[in-house]
Amino acid sequence: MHDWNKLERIRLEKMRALQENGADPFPSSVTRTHSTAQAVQAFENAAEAETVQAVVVGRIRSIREMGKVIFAHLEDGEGKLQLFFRQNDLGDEAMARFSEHFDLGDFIEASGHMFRTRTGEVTLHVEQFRMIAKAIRPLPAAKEEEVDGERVVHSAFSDPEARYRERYADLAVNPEVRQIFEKRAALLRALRTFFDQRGFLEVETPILQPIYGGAAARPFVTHHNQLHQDLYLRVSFELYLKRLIVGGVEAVYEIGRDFRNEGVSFKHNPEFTMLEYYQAYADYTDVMDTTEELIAFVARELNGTTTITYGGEQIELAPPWKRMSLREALIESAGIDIDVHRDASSLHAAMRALDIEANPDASRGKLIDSLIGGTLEPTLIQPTIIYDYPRDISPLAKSRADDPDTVERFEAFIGGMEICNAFSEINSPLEQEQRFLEMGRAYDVGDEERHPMDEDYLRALSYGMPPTGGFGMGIDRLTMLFTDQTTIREVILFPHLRSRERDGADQEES
RNA sequence: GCGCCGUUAGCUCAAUUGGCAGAGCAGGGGCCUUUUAAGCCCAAGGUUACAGGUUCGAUUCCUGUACGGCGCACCA
Repeated sequence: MHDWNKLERIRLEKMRALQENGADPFPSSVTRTHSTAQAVQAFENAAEAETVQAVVVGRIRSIREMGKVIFAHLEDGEGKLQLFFRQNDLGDEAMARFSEHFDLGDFIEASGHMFRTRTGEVTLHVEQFRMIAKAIRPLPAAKEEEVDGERVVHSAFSDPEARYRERYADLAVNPEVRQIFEKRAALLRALRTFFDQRGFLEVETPILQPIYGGAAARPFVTHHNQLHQDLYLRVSFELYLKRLIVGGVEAVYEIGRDFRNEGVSFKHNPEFTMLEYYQAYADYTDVMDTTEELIAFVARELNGTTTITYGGEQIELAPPWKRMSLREALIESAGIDIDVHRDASSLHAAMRALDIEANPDASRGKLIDSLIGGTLEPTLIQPTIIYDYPRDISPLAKSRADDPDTVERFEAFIGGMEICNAFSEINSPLEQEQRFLEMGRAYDVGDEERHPMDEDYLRALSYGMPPTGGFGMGIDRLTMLFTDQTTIREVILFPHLRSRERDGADQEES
């Protein structure tokens, strides 16, 4: 494995000493009559004279040796329980066995009876105990105390890199980390409940795709050996879900992983979880309504209220949300009327005149996009729907009948973050082919970010697709919102980090 | 990809203008029969991320590499 350090060698010695005494430090079967919480509950419920016996299992999180008695805390998935060892009751041999061979972090099985200490803590008076899993490596040291009912942690395991690389240790010593992922699970459950109750069909579509599409993003490429075929990890599910709409599935959703071969940041991970839904006979205004209901529903399921706090700001998620056209919003936030600037050079000049950074090579749509990100997005703390986007950055969204350069698309923002992207879907195969061609021209040949022409998708549309509204939402960012986290790494169990280079050839696997 | 900052004991952190690298916790040896960040005494613990350079002398100054954090760019 690796060279054990001094602390680990001492623990290995303790493990061997147990083995020499005939004990298995890693038995496969254990007894458990009560969780920690159940043991406390059973004692509280019992009559005064009644003895409550319990066998509990868990990890030793603290040890206080006081000569002929020892206090320790055992932690399981539900909480902590204090253990009390008394030499008079256990005998010299058992007492020595504990103090000499058991360390912080070890898993222990302890049986005894419940009682209340002088200071009032419900405690297990240990009669028998044994090792059920020895921890060779010490957990990151952290101590905690209660001050006015608040948990105060000292010397917490807090280095972000170490926490993400060793999430197991992070979870073992930082209980609030597990709460984030419990909330994430509850959020996913709430999303499914919402759509299931409305008759949506949950589906799974291919992750390995022969042609990627549905988003302007660089894909990961892989290869199928037997078929001699390059495949792409999906950047979106969009085109597959709309094929299902063609097939008569009128309401459909998928929750799954997307992969984008792009930068890593506090709000970007190369693989991230996405929710997309499509609904026949809905347009983007219907999707706006559903979006408001969805987020409010999730908030109530998670917290019992539609008010949340994010980054110190109180946010009210109950409908109706503020709705503004993108044009109005940019006039307000940037002081630029995009209708006045109908081409890239005019818009670029307007931005420069206001001292807003602008890439001279960018298209009009990309400039508008950067205006959104730079001037608008950070101001949208309360939920806001921004609608009617420029056509050239929306290759799958249907144009407005009254303005072909503007599409029926909206994005919702909460807490200064883009939460979702939605539109009335293009359902004319001719229009869609035209858009693919426009996108193809906008990028150099071979540019992986361009939308490749998906002939099979056009074939599907040519069978006829009803008017359809579609919606995509990043689940990681939604989790950030509901757990008040400012980095995506805190809501992904194993966020992507660069691999540690192993220095020196002597470390090679043997 | 670019910029700024960081990396010191198992964990959390110190170290004055360059002068023997320290503390708390954890760990080891003692004392202590109701403690809870238990307490008290003793001893130990380090290739200061890595590789070079400047210097009598480098944790400290310089260069490079690795990894991370933050910001920018890209994007969801």
